[in-house]
Amino acid sequence: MKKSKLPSPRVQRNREVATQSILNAARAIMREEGVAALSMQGLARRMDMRAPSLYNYFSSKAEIYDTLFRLGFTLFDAHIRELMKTSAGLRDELRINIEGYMSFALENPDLYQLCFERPVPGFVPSKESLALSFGILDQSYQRAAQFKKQLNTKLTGQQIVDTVIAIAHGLTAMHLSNEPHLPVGQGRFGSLIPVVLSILEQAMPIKGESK
Amino acid sequence: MKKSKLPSPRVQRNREVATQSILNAARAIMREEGVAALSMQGLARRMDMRAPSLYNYFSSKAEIYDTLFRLGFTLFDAHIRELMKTSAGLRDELRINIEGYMSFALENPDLYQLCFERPVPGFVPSKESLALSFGILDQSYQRAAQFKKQLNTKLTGQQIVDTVIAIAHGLTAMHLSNEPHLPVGQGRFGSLIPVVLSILEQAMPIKGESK
DNA sequence: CTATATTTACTAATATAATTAGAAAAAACT
DNA sequence: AGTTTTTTCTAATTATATTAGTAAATATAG
Repeated sequence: MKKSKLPSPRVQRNREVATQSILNAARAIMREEGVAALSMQGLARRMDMRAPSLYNYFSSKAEIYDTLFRLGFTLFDAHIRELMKTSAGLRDELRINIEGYMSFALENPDLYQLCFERPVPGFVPSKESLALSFGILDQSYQRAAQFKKQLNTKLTGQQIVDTVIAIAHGLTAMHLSNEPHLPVGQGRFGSLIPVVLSILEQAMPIKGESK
Repeated sequence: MKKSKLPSPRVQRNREVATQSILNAARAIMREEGVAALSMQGLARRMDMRAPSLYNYFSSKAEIYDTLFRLGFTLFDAHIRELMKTSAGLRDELRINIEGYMSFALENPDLYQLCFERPVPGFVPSKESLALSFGILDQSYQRAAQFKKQLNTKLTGQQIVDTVIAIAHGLTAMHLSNEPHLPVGQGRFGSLIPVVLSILEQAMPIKGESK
């Protein structure tokens, strides 16, 4: 048996700094050359290291992706929560969900693709990472239950959320693959957000508002 | 200079047969192990060949993907056209476009991903292949011009088509990543097709029909 | 049906990638 | 300053796409 002491604070801090630095470099590569273009060699090159040294911080390339997957969902959650603070009612909340989905994708294209598309061949998120992502998405369903009570519709809460997710995802995917340089609200698909919002509001009017 | 005669019909036919056989094997691999899991070695193994022999038929792996990209759009076009034959009016046409998009994805998951998602790292379709795909998609816009005249809406023809495309894509993407085993019309997202159709019809009623 | 030309498939080799093992260097601690 | 721990390195393994050049197979001409 080896003696296994826990690492000193100083060592821990150094590790933490190095680890973050590697993740940032990985994200930069993913943004510049595509999510799947990340290579241990290229990453090491950018860090002024040799590839095997990276294995001191991550046990594999998949673990780097997995860590960024978790970061993506954490940041997505924070992004939506932040925007929600400005909400003035149900109507706003719907808009924020769709715009927030797209703006997150535009601001973090690397994490967006990793979390919401399947850009990396062999990569499957770990059990724990998937649990985290489901937990975050589940919150939307929680909210939808209340949501629904104030709307005039036959749809269930889950149907409403799923429809909104599908629309937000569809608009975002098309926007990203056609006009990724344009901000939310602009371009062929970006400008459709108000359109789909008005369509949704017409189909599910808020109780007690004028038709 | 080498003498360059054109190949005899017999040679041409043999080449054609072998080429098709390679493409079918490639599609089988893509379906079984993922679009990006295609490797020249694996493909050769399935063909009982060595990898370099494949280069007699395709100049690179990218050319195999590119050929299948064109095949995908050609089959997609045929798929929609076939379904359209059964159309009984505008309302049906809308349904067929969305259901057809999803059923094509379910019946040809390999080609769907290759054509409508970005599952292969370095792969970018060639100029000609992109031209083909745009040509096919443009037909939708052509049709939408007439489409629009019969609808009671302020939206432009392009806005209508883009909205429908985004919704079809969103529902399909979510369906494929959640319940790819269920047929069109079933599952959390598959069953939302009637829902979005009724929402769209409510927002863009057909002129002269009862509200 | 056989000799020749052509086409196809092969082996060998190059280059790049992820990953592991084990030694050397650097840093931290006493 | 000497010892231990941590980090980084070089070297090696396996798998990949692709190229060059040769052998095998096939098609055609007489």
